Amino acid sequence: MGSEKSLRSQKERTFIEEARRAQIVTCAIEVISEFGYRKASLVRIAERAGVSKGVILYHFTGKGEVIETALGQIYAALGARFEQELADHPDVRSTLAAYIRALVGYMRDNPTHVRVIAEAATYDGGSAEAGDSFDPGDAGARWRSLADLLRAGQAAGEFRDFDARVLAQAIGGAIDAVIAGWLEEPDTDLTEAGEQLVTTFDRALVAVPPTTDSGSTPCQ
Amino acid sequence: MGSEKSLRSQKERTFIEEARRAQIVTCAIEVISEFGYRKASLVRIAERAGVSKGVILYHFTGKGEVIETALGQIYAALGARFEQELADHPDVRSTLAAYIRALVGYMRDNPTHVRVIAEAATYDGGSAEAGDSFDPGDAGARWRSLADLLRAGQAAGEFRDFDARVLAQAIGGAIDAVIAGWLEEPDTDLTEAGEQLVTTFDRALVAVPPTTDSGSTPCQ
DNA sequence: CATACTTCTGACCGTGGGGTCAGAAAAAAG
DNA sequence: CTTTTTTCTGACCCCACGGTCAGAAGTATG
Repeated sequence: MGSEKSLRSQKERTFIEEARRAQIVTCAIEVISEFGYRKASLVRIAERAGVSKGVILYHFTGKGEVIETALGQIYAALGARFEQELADHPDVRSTLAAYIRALVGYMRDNPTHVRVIAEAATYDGGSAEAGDSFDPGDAGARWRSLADLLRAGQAAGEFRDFDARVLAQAIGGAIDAVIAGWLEEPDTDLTEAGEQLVTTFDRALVAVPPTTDSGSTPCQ
Repeated sequence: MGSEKSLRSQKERTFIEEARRAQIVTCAIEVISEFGYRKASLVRIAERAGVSKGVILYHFTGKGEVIETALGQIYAALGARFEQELADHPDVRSTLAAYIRALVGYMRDNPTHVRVIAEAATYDGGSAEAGDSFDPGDAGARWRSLADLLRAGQAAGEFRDFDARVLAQAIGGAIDAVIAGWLEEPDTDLTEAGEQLVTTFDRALVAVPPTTDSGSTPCQ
């Protein structure tokens, strides 16, 4: 009976279907990156793909799925990069540096993804009755792994005493802001800015102040 | 001739007009704070004010002016607080601490303003032909005064060498993120989180690592 | 009470959004 | 060359939005 369609949509996809989905997602990312979520309508995405609006609704259940897929793809790529670049570091300190460099590097290499990620936090999606609705946007979890990393550093005695949750937010927000600033002035050297962040938070977190003398947490 | 209306709208305003404008702006801030810009429609704002939508368009030229006014009001209040709390500090170091405390304190005292400011950066307003259009949102200038402060600290020999523009973005972004995190979990202690930021950036920026020796006022 | 002005309402308009659908066009299968 | 299935289009629906407008309601001032 009708199981064919539902089966296919869950198991095997046509070449065309897969290609179109990929194309549409890519176009969606581009359009969002260029115009922001607010003006990223289905028609816009469709016309960038050189296709009718109905095509999107044919391959996706709705706008929500498009954005979900796009975000999922981006986060997957980002996660892969993290997994690759955060391995094999002798101490937490250098792992944190690698974390910052990985995030900054990813955005440098995928500038189209920046705005998508950034606005995803804010973007509501219009929950409840009508329209969109795709993602609660668990911004609380966004820096959770970073907080865990910081706690590991504290446990290892590499980092001083602080609220890991707060500092994860701070570091994450700092990186975001620097990247956002780079988007507005693309001529600036993002890599160099990343190094500034590395130095800054290294000095800020390391247990023994980066000098020769004794430790002792200063203020507070 | 028709100069009466235009004169009055520029010079003297009725008590009622002034009151309504204030009320509408307040309601707009509340609605934006509660639902975000996306869902902050004129009807929503109007019905919160217990009034018909037309009233807003009667007292304001359009939605744009409402939001402009709201943002102006918020920035004015924020600026006033800065002017008050950033005065009379012996060194740049403590001024920076005061800066962080002022920003955090303002948001703690005016939680409704947080989201309005935060989303204002992102929010497009839908420029060009149709609809809104109110504010280019000069995010580049947002941390300019902070950058100047940092540079002053460097000139005074209090701060180490770094890119003041980048670090202003970083500090600003860090504060923003911590505040945003507090909005999501209002039970956390924002003041304490602010102190964490003060300590963090003090350690990160001060030229001589903050040890016990020598003069140099520590925190605050 | 009448007049004139301010303030407000409710119906209305145009636009643009997401989503549906019948049927054209294109591919695959026979 | 048919038949069948996949893919696509264009017209259409409904709704929310911002904005306009004629006229009601209110409020002074004669």
